[in-house]
Amino acid sequence: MTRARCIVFNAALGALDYRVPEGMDAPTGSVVVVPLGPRQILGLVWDDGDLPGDDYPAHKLRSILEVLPVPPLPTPLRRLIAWTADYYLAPLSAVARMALSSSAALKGSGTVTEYRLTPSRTYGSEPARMTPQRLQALDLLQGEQATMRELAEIAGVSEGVLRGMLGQGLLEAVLVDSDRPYPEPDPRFAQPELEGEQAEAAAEMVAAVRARKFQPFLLDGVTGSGKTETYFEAVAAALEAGRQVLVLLPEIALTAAFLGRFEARFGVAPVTWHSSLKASERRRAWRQVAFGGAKVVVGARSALFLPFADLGLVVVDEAHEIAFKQDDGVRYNARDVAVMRGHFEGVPVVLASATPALESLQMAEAGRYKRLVLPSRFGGAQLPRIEVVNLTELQPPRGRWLAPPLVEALQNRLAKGEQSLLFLNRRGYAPLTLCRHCGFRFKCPNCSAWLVEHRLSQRLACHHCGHEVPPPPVCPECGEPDCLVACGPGVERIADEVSELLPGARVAVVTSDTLASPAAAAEFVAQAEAKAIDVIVGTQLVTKGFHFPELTLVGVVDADMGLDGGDLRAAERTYQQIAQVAGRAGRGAKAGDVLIQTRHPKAAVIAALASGSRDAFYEAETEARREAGAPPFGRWAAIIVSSEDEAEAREAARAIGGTRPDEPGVLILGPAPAPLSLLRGRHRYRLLIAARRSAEVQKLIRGWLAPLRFPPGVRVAVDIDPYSFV
DNA sequence: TAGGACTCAACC
DNA sequence: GTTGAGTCCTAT
Repeated sequence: MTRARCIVFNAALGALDYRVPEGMDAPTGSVVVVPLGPRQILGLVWDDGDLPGDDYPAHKLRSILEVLPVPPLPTPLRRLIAWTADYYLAPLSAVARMALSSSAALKGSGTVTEYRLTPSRTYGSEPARMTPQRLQALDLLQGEQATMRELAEIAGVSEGVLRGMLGQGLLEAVLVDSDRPYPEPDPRFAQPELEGEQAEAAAEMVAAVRARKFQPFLLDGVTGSGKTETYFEAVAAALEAGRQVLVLLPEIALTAAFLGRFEARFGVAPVTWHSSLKASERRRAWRQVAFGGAKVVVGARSALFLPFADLGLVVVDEAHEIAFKQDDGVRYNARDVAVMRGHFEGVPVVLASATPALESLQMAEAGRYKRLVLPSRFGGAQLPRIEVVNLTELQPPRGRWLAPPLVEALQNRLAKGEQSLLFLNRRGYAPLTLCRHCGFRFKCPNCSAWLVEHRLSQRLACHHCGHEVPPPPVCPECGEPDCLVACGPGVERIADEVSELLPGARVAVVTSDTLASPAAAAEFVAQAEAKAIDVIVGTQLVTKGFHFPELTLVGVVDADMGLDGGDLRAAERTYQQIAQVAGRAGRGAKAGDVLIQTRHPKAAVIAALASGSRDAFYEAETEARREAGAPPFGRWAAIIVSSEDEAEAREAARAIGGTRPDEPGVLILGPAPAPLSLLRGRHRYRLLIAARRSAEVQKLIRGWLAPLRFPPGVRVAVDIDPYSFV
């Protein structure tokens, strides 16, 4: 009788043993369906040598029901899953779930029926029957093809409406084969002539790809230095060798710009992977990755756990981005896990950035990563001139946020027909709305946060939980009409200010609200490139990746904002954001100018940006971290305790604090109410563990929390290497 | 006495 | 995490 140890897809259970029935082949890594009590759930056959289990009596074992028709997860991926679960103190099943991220793909090949608007119809001549819902669907479903359910979602109508339209011939069915292959990128499609440092860096990476061994690279190049073109040569080398490539990007919004550059180099678009893929696209991508037909996959962090058949290279672009840190579910850092994936696969990993994380620089310093430097801009473009605008001396008028020098610069660019970019990392119109009459402030009922006014969508919204209300005509507290005032600026308000100051200027607001889909992002890029936009006002979304040759002015509306929180990485993050957004200026033939508005022109970060002394900033910041024993010189972890009941959360946090281990070199702070003490209706307490580099923090926390029991309703989450301190 | 709210242990 | 069994309680 054969016994198989399985990870069952249930976070609370460890490994369970099942019988492999006569004639069934279920090697390690197989994806299986197993019985659990009265239900059937997904399981993953694991090596029993790697996993502790109980000695469940053989005669009580139940049988595996089915081995799903997908290749067993390869050993390197299984080792990555095990490592991630162990390092981040997450259940194995939660990590394994990220690898089996398309339930449809597991069912094997097949066809799916999708629907789309019937192309050749002339809608204008439709006889009656044009209900408002149908008109809405006709409008919103242009260019869409998906399942009924997805279309209903997109169109905002019920499936019944769409079925009616299908009957009338307004929609047509399309059979989609889940296993149809992708066109293959051609490594020799448009080979560039690289020179100097670019050629040298590319040669190093290409050699490593050909050598097929683990080697992390830190590709450290100033903005506009052609990092992408340089690592594309490593991608080409992997393709020449017939192997697959994974490129991680921090945001989906970036893919539009990236896809264009990829296609120009390799002739076809790469396969994309992100959370808004339709079920059929997800199924196709997953299966092609697993069977080796998807050669280059560009994706958000969730692509990291895809089951590549033969991976030859991993690239993390904009590797400094904090978006790579996942802060719900399994709290992992995709940048670090990507390096581990390279380690287990035995392939090179490229971390590309103009403003590397201190952690990455430190690894290069220690010789663990090989640093490749691109010190100058590609094609002879000059780095922009940076000027600091001291807001304490040059105040904008009351109710305005752009100081005279910045206004003048904007007017100047508009007159010359050049583009400008204003950066403010705050979505919406105003971060706070209050009643002038009684002082009432709009607060989120589920979070300790103000409601942010969004004037474009006519909403007061919480940015933490999604709670939204329409702005009321009278104060909800005192009933006074017309008494609500907006406090402080958001990007929408800055856009209004620009429109007032520069009548006739075409202004675009670029945030996650306005660029919600890859299609919207592509539209924005097309407009900006066609010079249909004069001034872009955006959040951190515009700090990344975009390349607009006609953009010659960047204004940083409030350089001090990021420094407020005072967390570990505040200075580093401010430096990165401003350096990145400054890097959008003067990428073409014309030189660029950057104006940074600040109240603290003497602050180290601002001074470093103004003088262009990046190394000096990093050195000072490194020393400060070393002094404080902060990462990367120490190991930090957080324990977050939450419950809908305030007293219950406090009590649980106190219980954890009360049993704190006493170890040399480990400092445990808290529990204290989290800065965001109420989030999505849950009251939160935090403990912070600060340990020296050599300490075994995970082991310590595991041993500490294991014996503790909490009431149902209480959640205890551990965050290893935390980035968020709220 | 049927049905709801709740706790608890098992799930291989 | 989910389920079913068991317990207690209440409205009828």
